[in-house]
Amino acid sequence: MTDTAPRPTLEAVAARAGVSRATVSRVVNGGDGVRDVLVERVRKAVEELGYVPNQAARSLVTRRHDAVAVVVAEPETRVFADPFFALQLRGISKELTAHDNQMVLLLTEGRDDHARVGRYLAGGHVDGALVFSLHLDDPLPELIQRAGVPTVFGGRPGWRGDRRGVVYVDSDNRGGARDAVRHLAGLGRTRIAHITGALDQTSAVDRLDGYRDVMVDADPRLIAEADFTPAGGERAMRELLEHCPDVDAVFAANDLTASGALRVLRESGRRVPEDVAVIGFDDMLPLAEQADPPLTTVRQDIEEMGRLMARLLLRSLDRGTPHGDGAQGVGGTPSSVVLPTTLVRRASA
Amino acid sequence: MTDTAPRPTLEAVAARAGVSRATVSRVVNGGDGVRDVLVERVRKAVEELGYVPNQAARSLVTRRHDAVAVVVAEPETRVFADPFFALQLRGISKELTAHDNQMVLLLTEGRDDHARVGRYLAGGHVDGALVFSLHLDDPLPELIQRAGVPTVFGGRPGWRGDRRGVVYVDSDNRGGARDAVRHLAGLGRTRIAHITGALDQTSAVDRLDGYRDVMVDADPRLIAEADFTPAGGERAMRELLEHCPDVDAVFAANDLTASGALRVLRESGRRVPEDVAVIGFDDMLPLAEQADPPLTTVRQDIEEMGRLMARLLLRSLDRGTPHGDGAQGVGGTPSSVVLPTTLVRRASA
DNA sequence: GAGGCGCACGAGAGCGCTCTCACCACGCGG
DNA sequence: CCGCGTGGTGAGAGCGCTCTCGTGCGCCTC
Repeated sequence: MTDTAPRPTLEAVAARAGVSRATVSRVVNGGDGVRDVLVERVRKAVEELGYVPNQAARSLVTRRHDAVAVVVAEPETRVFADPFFALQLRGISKELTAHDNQMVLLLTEGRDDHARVGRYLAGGHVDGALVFSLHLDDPLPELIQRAGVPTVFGGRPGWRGDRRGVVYVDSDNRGGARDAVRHLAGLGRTRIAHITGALDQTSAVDRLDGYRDVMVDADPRLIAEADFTPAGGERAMRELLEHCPDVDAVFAANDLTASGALRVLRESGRRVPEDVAVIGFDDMLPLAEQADPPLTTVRQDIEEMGRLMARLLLRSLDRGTPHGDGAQGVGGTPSSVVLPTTLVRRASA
Repeated sequence: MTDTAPRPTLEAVAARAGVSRATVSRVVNGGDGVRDVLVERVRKAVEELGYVPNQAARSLVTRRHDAVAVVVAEPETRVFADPFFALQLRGISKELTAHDNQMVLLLTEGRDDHARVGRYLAGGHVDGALVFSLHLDDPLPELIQRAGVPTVFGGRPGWRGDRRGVVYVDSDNRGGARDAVRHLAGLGRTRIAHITGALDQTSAVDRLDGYRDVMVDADPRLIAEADFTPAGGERAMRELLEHCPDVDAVFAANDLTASGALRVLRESGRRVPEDVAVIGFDDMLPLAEQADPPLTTVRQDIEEMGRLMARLLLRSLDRGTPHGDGAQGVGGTPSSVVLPTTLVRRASA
């Protein structure tokens, strides 16, 4: 099993095909400007020798790696327990694969890891980085900026540093939240509560802001803080029921939280949606669909966000399009994108 | 933001420190056999110039990358929806990080992807590979073997090829299943059903075998095939209720499946565990704990499996231990490991 | 038929690093 | 006093690839 078989080099292929290294290189990289006869001969030699180019050598001269880092800055177990990341990763993976780029996953937990990530990015192993789930006090963006690696963020980074050139992909969290709350109001609900997400993330803050946009003079007791988890949702819901037993609607910061809230409402003997209408956020399947009752929620296309992040990054690396040097992009920094959300009506509101 | 700043090279550092490239290299790689004065001078120069070694150049000569590929051969959405992978990945990530190795994630969906993965591994981008979730007909192991990359599999590969040198980490699926079924029998249950996992994976087959070990002459109608998903569990449970309304216990191939079964049992008006006892597999938290009723299940330490996979791989690359050339390993191929399982009693059985 | 042009290919110079080996200056024993 | 080891350093040869240039040849043009 252990290799030992010394990989054939370009040189070897050249010798076998009776051409120069340069020609083999040309063939391997597309074969433009080489006569068909030679192309064929080289191909054959490559085949016979089982030649595979040595990436390290190639990168050394091209200064490209065809790899991007995906940095997930989630300190908790949540990282994957939350399907959110999974979906984004899938989107990213698909897009990168389609452009023959590899994905280097960097999971960080804790401060030392940040330094490690910074070093890695600065080390020039990858052509760019996709960064997720930033928290307000996160030192990562600065490290990355210093590393000088083209980067696209997932979610608007809530970060006070130099914003120039910062590119991100986000959902219209605030607009989606407004839609949700308006929908609840449209149902005639008046005591509309909000269970927030982790407020050190901009998505949670934005959704809260959207709630406030509609509920201008909301009873502050109608806002309960949670953290995007089912357990947090339960806790917050209990709190709400205690302080405001007359609550008749809940807009939860995400579906996970909503599912926790549903459980508590059920326990308390309240009917959903008759007594309390509930709306989530994400439209996380199958969670939302199979909730009891099925959850009305604000959908965001998470996989598409991932795909878009990758696409923006690749474009800024000048490889998004077959040959992106035509007119528009010219490898210029693309700008951030905010994706729309849609309200999905099910039984819970 | 866009780089442009040409990275300083070893040469530059050497010039600034007034030493040779070789000396700088020595310092950068540990600094053995260099006088402290020079070490200090070089360190200073590195600092001032912000020098970071070029990995491509280094790999070119050392033939090491300090990176391993993690191949997830799951064609379906399950890849991450199932916390199983998430946990393994965490374990892997931790272990790799601890040894300064990077993780290159390769998600495959479909046949073409296999070729891609094969090419990638053969390309010598990584020092080794960790491969998951193989299905019986999967061409991947063979491709990998041919690529000559040291590999550790997650779960026993069910594969008819050359088994020599195949290293894997697995749980004692069969033993765990036996424990579960024996437990049910110990409760006095006699009509014990089994809902299988996806039978193209060895873990599902092994659990079925464990079930059969105990239920030697089981009514074949007590075995319903599913696929490790909640939806599959529901389907299988409905089937079981139809064919064997007298079923009084169910051993499901994993917790996800069990949760589906629980739902159907509840719908059918049966009480768990009074009418039907249920046992799952995995002890996936919080799913198992928060199920209604909390799920009795067979625990396997998934994160540890991941960690172990990484450790075995690193050891076979001769970097597991500070200097693994002591007595035992000597970089020799380590052997496979099968981890024990434990039955966790909760309310459902 | 001579000159020019362009196309296909080869020669060779690096990319930034590691590593072997030769070298030099000591200090020591014979 | 000479030779020999020894530990610290530098010179230089690659690692396997890409890419620029230069060269030779066929073809077109006049």
